[in-house]
Amino acid sequence: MSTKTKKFWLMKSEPDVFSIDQLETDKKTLWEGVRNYQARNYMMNDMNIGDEILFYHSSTDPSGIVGAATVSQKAVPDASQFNKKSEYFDPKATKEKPIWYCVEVKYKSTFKKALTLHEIKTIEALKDMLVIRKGSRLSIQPVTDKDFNYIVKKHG
DNA sequence: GCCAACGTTGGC
DNA sequence: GCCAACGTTGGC
Repeated sequence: MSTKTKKFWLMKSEPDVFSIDQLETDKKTLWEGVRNYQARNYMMNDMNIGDEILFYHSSTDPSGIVGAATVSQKAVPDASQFNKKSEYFDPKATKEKPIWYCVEVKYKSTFKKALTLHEIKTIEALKDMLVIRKGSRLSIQPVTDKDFNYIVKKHG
């Protein structure tokens, strides 16, 4: 017996590598290339089909939340870890014992106007968001339902 | 391009 | 198991 509680996430991507526009074109993508254990564990253990995602553009000007997506498939082994030609290749991983996992992400919407990091920092209701914490480098972060709904209502 | 804040690695 | 050295992220 399982009780399904929808969860909310923020996922970072550098638009030069993979943008919200690319996701809109592709409709779905496997979130390959995560090589951080905490982010992996969120995908592997906590993310379920139907969970809601804020899509964040990092290392760009301006950085910020640019759209929404959903989890469309639970975590599977990240194929890029086995691919010698990939920049994400991990020589320690084997098909019998994969190290890295990725969920499938499905496009939902692009915000008419991005919610920039700078703006988030000025909004009192969003003061506890992890993304505005100094030194917060985690590329997949949990978001509260309160913060998610606030953002989608205002910008989604 | 700089660099603070992290995460990971490896010697001991 | 500690921790210094190194590598990476990502805002600025």
